[in-house]
Amino acid sequence: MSLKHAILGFLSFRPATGYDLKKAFDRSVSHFWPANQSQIYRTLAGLTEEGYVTQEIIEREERLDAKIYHITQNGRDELHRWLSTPLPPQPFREPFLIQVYFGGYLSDEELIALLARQIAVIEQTLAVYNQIYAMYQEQIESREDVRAFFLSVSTLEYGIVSNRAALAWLNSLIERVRSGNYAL
Amino acid sequence: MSLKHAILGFLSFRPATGYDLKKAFDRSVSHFWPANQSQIYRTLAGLTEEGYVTQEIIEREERLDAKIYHITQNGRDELHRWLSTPLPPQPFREPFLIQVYFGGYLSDEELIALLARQIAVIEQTLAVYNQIYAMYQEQIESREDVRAFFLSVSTLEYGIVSNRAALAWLNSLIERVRSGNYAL
DNA sequence: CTGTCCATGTAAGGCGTTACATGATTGT
DNA sequence: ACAATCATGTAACGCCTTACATGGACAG
Repeated sequence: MSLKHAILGFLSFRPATGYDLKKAFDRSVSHFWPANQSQIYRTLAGLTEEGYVTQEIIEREERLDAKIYHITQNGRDELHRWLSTPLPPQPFREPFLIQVYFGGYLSDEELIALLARQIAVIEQTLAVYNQIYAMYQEQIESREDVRAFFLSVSTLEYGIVSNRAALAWLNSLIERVRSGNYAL
Repeated sequence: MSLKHAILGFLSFRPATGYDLKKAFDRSVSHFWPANQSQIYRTLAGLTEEGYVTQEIIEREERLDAKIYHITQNGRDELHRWLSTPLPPQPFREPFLIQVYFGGYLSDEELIALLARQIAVIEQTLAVYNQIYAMYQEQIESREDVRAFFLSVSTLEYGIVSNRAALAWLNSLIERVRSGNYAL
C-alpha cells in the first residue's frame, strides 16, 4: 500500500491534519497518485494503530476535534525501508487502449474522433505540466534542499516525457488511419 | 467497467468459455489490461444477467458444467456504443514515482540502485514486446482483417514507445544523480 | 504417477470512489 | 446573504486480488 508511505513522506516534512495532507497531495503528486479524502482519513487511522504516527488532538467544542498527525521514529524507519525496497511490477490498466484494440469495429471517422479527443486531453495535461515545471525551474536556484527538490520535480518530468510519447504515438496512428497505411 | 467490454470484444470474435477468455487476455491485452480469473467468471455472470451474452451449457457429470458464452446482438450493440464513447480521464497510480518523489531520503547509492532495478525491469519488458511485435510484423501480410489487426497491434506499439520514454528518463536521471547536476 | 491442462467457481479482504453529514470562520 | 475554506468523518458499494477447492484427461 503506497498511500501509506506517501502520507508518511509528507508527514516527514512537517506535521499535518488530514485536510492538509489532502491539499499536499493535490498540489504535488496528484498526477501519479490521486488521493481521495476519505481514504486519507482511514489510512491515518491505520498508521496511528501501527505506531507510525501519533495524533495531537485539538479540542474544538461543538465541532469534531482537529487532529494534527506527527510521524514517529518508527514511521521514519518504515518510510526509509519502503523507499529502498523494490516494488513488484505494477498492473497497468488503460481502458482507452481497449477501445483501440477493438477499433476495427469503428469507422475511420469514429476512430479518428476517438484518437483526436485523446490527443486533446493529453495536450491539455501537458500544458499544465509544462507550466508547473517552468515554475519549479525558477524556484530551484533559491532552494537549500536542491537534491531532494530536484528528485521530486523529476517525477513531473516523467509525466511530461511519457505524455509526449503517447502524443507522438496517437498522431502517428491518426496519420496511418487517414492514409490507410496499415504497415507495422 | 472496461473488463466487461473487453470480454464482449473477445466474444465478438468467437464464443468462448471463461477459461478461454482468461487465455485470450493473457495472450493479447495483458500488457494494458491484466485480467484475473475469478473476476472474469463474475463479470460473465453479470453480462449474462444483462442480456449481453448467453450461456450454452455443456453438462459434464461429476464435474461442474462447462459453459460456452455467446455474444448477443444486444451485446454487440453495447460494445459498439462503448467503443465510440469518450472515457473520463483515468486516475493513474505509480508507486515507483512516490519512491522517486521522496528520494531525497536515499543515498546516491540507494537511489541509483532503485533506478537501475527499474531500468532492468523495463528493458526486459521491452525485449518481450519487441519480440511479439516482430512476430506480428510477419503475420500482418497474410491477414484479411488488416485494419483491425493493425489497430490491435498498435496498442503494443503504445507499450513500446511509452516504455522507451520511461527508459530514457530513467537513464538521464541516473546520469544526473551521478554527476550531481541537479538543474531542471 | 506426477504434473499440466482444462474448466469451474467461492470466500475474504483490501483498496478506492461517491455520496452524505456537520459546523465554524472568512471573504464577496 | 451566500459561497468558499477549514476540518472532520461515516456508509455503501464496486473492483480487484489472493487463496482455496474440485476433478477429469492426458502426457512424460
